[in-house]
Amino acid sequence: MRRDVFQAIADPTRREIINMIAHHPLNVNAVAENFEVSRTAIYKHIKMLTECGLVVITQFGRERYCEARLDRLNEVSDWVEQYRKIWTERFDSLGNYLGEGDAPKKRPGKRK
Amino acid sequence: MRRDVFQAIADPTRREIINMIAHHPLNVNAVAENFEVSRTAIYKHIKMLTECGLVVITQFGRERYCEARLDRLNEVSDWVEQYRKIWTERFDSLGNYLGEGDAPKKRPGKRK
DNA sequence: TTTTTGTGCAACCTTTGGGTTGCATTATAT
DNA sequence: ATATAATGCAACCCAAAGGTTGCACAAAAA
Repeated sequence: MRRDVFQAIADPTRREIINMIAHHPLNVNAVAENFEVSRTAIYKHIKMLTECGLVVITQFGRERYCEARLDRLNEVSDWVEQYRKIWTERFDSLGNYLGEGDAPKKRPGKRK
Repeated sequence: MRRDVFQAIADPTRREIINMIAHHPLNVNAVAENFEVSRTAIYKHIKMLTECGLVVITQFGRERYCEARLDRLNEVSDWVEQYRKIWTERFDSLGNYLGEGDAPKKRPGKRK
């Protein structure tokens, strides 16, 4: 299955996991302890995060430490930033855009 | 149902819709024509985008124009940017972090 | 008026997502 | 050696996601 960073951060639990290990790695159980749901549920989230490169797991003894690869968020950052200029410099509103040519016969419309 | 911007941009089709109307509004059918899937499928995506404020629909006659509210992406931008400092200034790798205290008895581990 | 266009939406289907319990395996502790 | 801790993972479950067809209805065109 193709895992995607955008999809990975779509889930609030996964965003919280990322936040939790953003500053320092934690082993799987330590992460799971901070949630209400089962360890397995958290394990699956972590696994998905590793599948899209947002988390890297390193084993020490019987423990697995989860480290956040925050630089992978660049993909999201880049996508959003490409629109920043548009949304900050936008002078042409919809009315503005459609205003020229066919003057919109603005009609109430029955639907609420 | 509570719609969330992160979830909204998780789907590649919805990201493409946003991109398509980022510069100028398009009516629903015009958007749908650019995809393989049915108009209804696109309609549902657009509806979801409106539910989380990323798109605003204005009716002119029988047409509905979809306008992107890119500023709503701020929520995503803010979330990602809070980590930028960490990922750019990160000097402490996992080994670095765990290195002090218990020197990890790095062990091969049978699993591949 | 009649026809066509643009759209909303119900009903339905299949896949995926997020969660659970239970068990196997390896490492550490007794 | 035996018990316990940390973890991977299969097998299920149910709700949500994403898609389809079909129909209704208002607006614009003929």
